Amino acid sequence: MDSKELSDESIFSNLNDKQKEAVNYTEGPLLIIAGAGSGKTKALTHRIANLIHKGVKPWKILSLTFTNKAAGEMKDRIGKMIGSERAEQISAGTFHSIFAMILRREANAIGYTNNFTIYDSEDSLSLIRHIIKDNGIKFDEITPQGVRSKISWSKNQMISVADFAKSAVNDVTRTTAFIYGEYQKKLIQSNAMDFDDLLLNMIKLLNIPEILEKYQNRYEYILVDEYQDTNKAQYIIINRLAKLHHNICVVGDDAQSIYKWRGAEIRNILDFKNDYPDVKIVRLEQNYRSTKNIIGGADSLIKYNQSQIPKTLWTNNPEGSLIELFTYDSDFDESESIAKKISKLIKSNNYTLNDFAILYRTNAQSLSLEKSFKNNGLKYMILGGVSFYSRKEIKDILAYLRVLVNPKDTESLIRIINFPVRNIGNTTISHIQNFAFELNISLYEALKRVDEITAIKKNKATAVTNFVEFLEEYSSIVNSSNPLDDIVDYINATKIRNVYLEMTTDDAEDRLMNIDQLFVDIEQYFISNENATLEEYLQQSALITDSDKKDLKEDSVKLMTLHSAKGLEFPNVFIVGLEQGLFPLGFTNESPEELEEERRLLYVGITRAEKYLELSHCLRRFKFGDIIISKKSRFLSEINSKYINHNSKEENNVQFKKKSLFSDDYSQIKKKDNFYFDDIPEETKSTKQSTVNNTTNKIPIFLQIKVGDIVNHKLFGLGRVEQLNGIADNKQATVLFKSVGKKKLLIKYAGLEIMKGNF
DNA sequence: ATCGCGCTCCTTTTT
DNA sequence: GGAGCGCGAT
Repeated sequence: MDSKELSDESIFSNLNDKQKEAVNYTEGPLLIIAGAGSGKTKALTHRIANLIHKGVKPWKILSLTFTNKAAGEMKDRIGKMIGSERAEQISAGTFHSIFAMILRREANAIGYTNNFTIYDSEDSLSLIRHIIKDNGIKFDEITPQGVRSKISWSKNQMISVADFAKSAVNDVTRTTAFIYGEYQKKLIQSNAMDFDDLLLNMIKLLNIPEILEKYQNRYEYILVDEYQDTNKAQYIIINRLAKLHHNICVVGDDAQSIYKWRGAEIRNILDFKNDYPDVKIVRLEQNYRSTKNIIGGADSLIKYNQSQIPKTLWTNNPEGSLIELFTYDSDFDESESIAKKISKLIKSNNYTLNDFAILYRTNAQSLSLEKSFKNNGLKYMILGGVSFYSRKEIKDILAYLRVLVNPKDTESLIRIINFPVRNIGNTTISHIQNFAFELNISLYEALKRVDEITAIKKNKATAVTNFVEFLEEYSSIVNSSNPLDDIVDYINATKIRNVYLEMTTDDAEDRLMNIDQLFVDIEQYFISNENATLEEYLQQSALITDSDKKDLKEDSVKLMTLHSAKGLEFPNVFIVGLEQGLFPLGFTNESPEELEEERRLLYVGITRAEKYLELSHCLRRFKFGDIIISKKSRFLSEINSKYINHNSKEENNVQFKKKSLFSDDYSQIKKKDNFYFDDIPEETKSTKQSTVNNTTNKIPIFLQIKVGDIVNHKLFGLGRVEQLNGIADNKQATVLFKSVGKKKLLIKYAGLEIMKGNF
């Protein structure tokens, strides 16, 4: 249909020499060191197009990315080059989704059945909670979250339960090892895999020679994006798959490695040339995204990191405006001021809402921003954060669906067995669990045989039987290739919606809306994926977050963590909360390594900005319902000051003094010693002097001025702006002055003042 | 078995 | 400030 003609022209034009080199080098190992904004995705997509052009069959290509967002963009752009039909045939996706698909196909080989359930981190957490509770484990040092992250970390390092147990030195670690073991056992019994298992089981699968051979043959060309973020398990899989054909192309930037905490090994990219001595290395160092000032600022910051590949990121772009630095009184002022600034800019310039992004270190910081955006009537979109799929009402419904597909999924079964209430209480459940344990059968099997359990009275047994019969009634959905209508019936029959209809609490309405949204989601899935099964729907919903489905092009200000911002770019970027303890996060045990990772994270953030970058920090901030006094981030002093314009604190205090959260009575504030820093930030003193060369307004004038504005010039007097050219610092205004006629002025130097009204 | 109150922990960051 | 949990009251 839309099978596009490919030519050398369409593949190689508009590429710089380095990019061409990468695109042209199709055989053998290739390492692309790609700096931020250096056209990495472009090089990758053109390289794939070139492979196709050379006659490589699309299904012989495996392209692995880290996030769904990146995978989506890749597919999109490849589709535009080679036509969507051929693009569809490429195995392009995240590690997790591609491996889940393969595992689904080969499940039997490793003792799973292909209807296995994927547990997300919350499912894992609740499983761990159950294990801790069921075994009466009581250690202050053992928290479900702590155990989960230890297990996940171990899995990523490929430390087995046995290895973990061997290195256990005290009661706490021995108990943790025990939980790890139980957790693994329960997962297998439940025919379920957690996120990490999707990688580990993939390795298990590739241990089987015939299967290894099959996939080595299948994937003649392998591409891996964000290689610096791969962990040990991913590294092993990639290398095994590439072993036959050696056509492996990895792309990465050590300066943008921000997932060490999750097991990522920067070493993988640093050692690539040891793994493949015949490697070709291409460096993409020209940045096409940002102004010289932004690149300069980012570069001066990252220089503080000891361990890094030496490289020079450079740009031909204009110098641009300086990075603006603001000091605010409180996070409230910060949010309010940014919201006001953006709405002003949109009214007075040609900017649209989606030219702006606000980046923060922790999801919790979105709260005050959200409030301010609502106050100011600005449309915004939060990426990441509490996911739609992790809301209780949604998880409950998904649990009902999961149980149909995989009755062994005990966590889901327990979740719904008495919700909505059907008179099956904890006592009854534990009787059934004991029974299941003794006979070594699944909980679901035990439910079916509830009449055999003497400890359970007749009326309770009937309730259980009714529940099982209810599930069985809808079990045909599983094998249906057109299940939409039945799924809707089934969900309605669970009566979950009715529970919230009858509720009078505030959040009931939200929950109803979410449920309706889920209906829409399910409907859309089955309409756009003909012949899809429920199983497939569940698989994608486990691996895709709701923000992946959001349309980034929608006109709204984007709010997200710095981690989620990776791979994206925006004309105007605000990075907020640059305070010690928040960014860099954690104010006590800063290991140099962790600090370097935080620094790389800020580097990633800074390099998202195309034209205008604003950094800010607050003197006081709400945290856990308390006010904490904050020092400005050390990173702010690390960025070379020649790239920064520091705006004074006084000017930033939004005129909400009366409304301000902190204006009232300080004595009321509960003091938590460890939250207070003794020394008052030097900020207040030093900033007063540094503002002399700044205009009285906190928004740079070149951002405020728009065509039609009446302006005042010191010499020429009043005039009207007729035309604007250039960007940021280089923006020029053509002004028709009353006295001297038309003049072209560089706004930066013109000292124009925007007037209200006509002349 | 359910409800509601108060207590605790939470906060990294994501597939 | 909010979610989740345990415990005691009904």
